[in-house]
Amino acid sequence: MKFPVRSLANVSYNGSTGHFTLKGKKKERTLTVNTVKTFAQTLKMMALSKELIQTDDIATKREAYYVSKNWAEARFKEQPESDTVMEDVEAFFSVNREQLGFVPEEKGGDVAGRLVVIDHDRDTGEELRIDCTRFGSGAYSIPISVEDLKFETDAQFILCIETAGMFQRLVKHNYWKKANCILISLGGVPTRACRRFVRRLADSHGLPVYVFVDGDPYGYSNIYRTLKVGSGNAAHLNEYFCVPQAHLLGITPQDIIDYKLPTHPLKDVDIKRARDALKNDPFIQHYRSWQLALEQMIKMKVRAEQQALAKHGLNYVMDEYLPQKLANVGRFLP
DNA sequence: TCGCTAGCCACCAGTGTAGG
DNA sequence: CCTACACTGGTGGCTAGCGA
Repeated sequence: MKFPVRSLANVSYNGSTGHFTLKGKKKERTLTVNTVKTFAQTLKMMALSKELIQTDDIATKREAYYVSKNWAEARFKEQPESDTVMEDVEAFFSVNREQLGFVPEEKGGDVAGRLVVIDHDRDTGEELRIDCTRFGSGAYSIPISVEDLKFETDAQFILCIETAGMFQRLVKHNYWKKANCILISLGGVPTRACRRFVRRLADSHGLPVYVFVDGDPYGYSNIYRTLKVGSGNAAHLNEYFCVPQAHLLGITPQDIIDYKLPTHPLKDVDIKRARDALKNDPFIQHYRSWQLALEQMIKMKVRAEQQALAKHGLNYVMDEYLPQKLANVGRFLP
């Protein structure tokens, strides 16, 4: 069995399509004394997938792991083991995990704002219109599979927010009403469903996507990068799970200076992450402005969280920061 | 000897629970 | 009531040891 190698080293960034693509390196899983267990697990995982599809059922990653407990010697010890095998199967067939009948447990991705999501009732097929302006202080939760959803909106743009805290703040004060936008909470690294949701929504109405993350290397090179161009690890399906039209609103290293934000010193791991991104990340290497931003951050030796804007008052972010930034969309980092 | 892989580790964001 | 931990999702890197 041959699988595409899924790592940053085996992807290239294509400026015109806007996402990572595989370079074609393969790894091989053969049947030998040492690999017999993994080999068997891979086959069993495929069999489980087949069964799920035939019975139109699904299993969470955790459930699939427990199913393996019946596989005698081929059982998995820890869930991460079954996860990696599952991803191998996924890459092998060049389909996404959900199509194989494997789903993540509900997690991440809240939506609020001027948007109507059109879903269907599973039993009756009846059309369900979900109005994201009518959740009060709550929000609509992005489902596991977003492929069949349709959208109606007159919003001007989509604003993706890294932390739930900042999202809550903007929702509570109805920021989406003031700015006529759709707010989406990423909750750390965005899940695949979340990325796909943003992508389909943006494509269907030609909306620009702005991303608001913490001002640290992790926020840039993991969270933002993963949303925009996909990841090395899921390189076989980045074409669908990415948002090429995304741009970084903040917090940029320059913002820390311009807005006199309180900062924390960069930890060693932050510096390491930044240097690593400069050295190995094809996306960063493609954009000079990103390299400059990361180098500037390393030089400044500080990082700033989204919450740092609270220094100027709790509502400063809504009244000053976001309007000022949105007035200069052209200056956003790519 | 070299290169690859499996298995382990690190990191982050968020949530829920157990215990002091 | 707060802290610590375990678990979910995600990302990467390191390295011993095996096969070619």
